[in-house]
Formats: sequence, C-alpha cells, structure tokens
Amino acid sequence: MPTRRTKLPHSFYNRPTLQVAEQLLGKVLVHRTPSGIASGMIVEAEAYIGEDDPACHAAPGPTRRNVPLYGPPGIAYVYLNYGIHYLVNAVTEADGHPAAVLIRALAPVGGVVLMHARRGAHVAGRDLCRGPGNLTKALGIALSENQLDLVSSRLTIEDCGCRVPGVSWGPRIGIRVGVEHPWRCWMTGHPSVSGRVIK
DNA sequence: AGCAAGATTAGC
DNA sequence: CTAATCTTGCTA
Repeated sequence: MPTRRTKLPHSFYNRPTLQVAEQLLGKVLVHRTPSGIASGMIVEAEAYIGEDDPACHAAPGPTRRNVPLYGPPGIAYVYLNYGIHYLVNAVTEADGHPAAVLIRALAPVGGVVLMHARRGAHVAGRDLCRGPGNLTKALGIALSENQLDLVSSRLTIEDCGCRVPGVSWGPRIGIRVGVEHPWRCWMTGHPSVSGRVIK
C-alpha cells in the first residue's frame, strides 16, 4: 500500500519560520492542472522573516506585491523575479506578521513526463526541479497561483511520511543583503539541491 | 517620468 | 560573464 498523503494544516505554517522551513523538507509540493498533476519532494528551502530582514520582500513595508506575506499562514506567495522567473513561497507565522519560506528545489515525484514537456526533453531528471525558477516552470506555477490556499486549492503541500535522513543549514544564496543569516536549509547531499555559488 | 536593482537561468 | 525582462521604490 502506498503511504497515505495528508495535506499540511494551516497550523503547520503558523509557527516560527525557521521551524517551518526545516519541516517542509521531505514534504511534497503538488500542483493539479488541466494538463495533469505534477509533484516533487521539497529538498531545499529558505526562510525570509519580517520587515527587519533586509532580504525579505516585506523589508520596505507593505506593497501591492508583497501583501500575501502579511496575510494568514498557509497561503502561496508567487512573484516574478528578474522579469523572467516565478518563485513560490509558503507564507508563515500569524496573520499580520510578514514571513515566508521560499521553495528552492524539489526531487521529482509525479508527473515527470509533464515536467519534461514544460522544461524540455533534454533536461536531466535531477535537474527538472533544481532551482526556484526551474521548479515553478516544471510544475506550471505562475502568477495565477499567487495567494492560493496551500491547504485546499489545486496547489498543496502534503506529508507523505518520508523521513529526512539529514538536514544542513547555511547562508541564503542569490541575495546581496541579509547574507549573515544561515536561513537556508537542505537535505544533506541530495542531488537536486541547487548549489550555485554567488560571488 | 526615468532609472537602477533584484530571493535567476541559460547560453556563449 | 552576460543578456533576458518586469516590478518596485527612489529621485527629479
């Protein structure tokens, strides 16, 4: 019998963001579209916490773009980065407290054929959802998925009962401010973790 | 109104 | 190393 998958409840996200980030590792991000269902296990995530975190989108205060961060936990925050890539976050902590976990990499679980169709047939399996912009493309996540409820919408995060063998922590990558916080976590040694070095 | 920078990626 | 491409927030 396959392990029963259960959607993570809102209470899962209504906790300190670092704790949510670590516990999201091993969980499965699922997107159901008319084209089919695609899913992947989260292997890398970063925490962005409050207006005092210079790298958090909430740093300038509330704006039209970052309003989801100020809303209730368990909601998706999707935005366009560099004008090209969509990045997906899970909003955390109590309503009114802006914080979120950025999903940076997945290990493909289901819908691999669909992922190849979206990303290109030449892409290696371990690279299909490697990197925050790549995984949204593979799962078909765009601005239309912004503010979806991760508990009850077509975009969900589920617990498959997977055990995480090891977790590593380090500085967040791809940012120029806030690098002093070791708020990036990943499954130690997993091949789908984005290991890009930023100068 | 104009401009620089940004939680990235692919290609040369 | 650099282009691609668009929203935000600051300056004028």
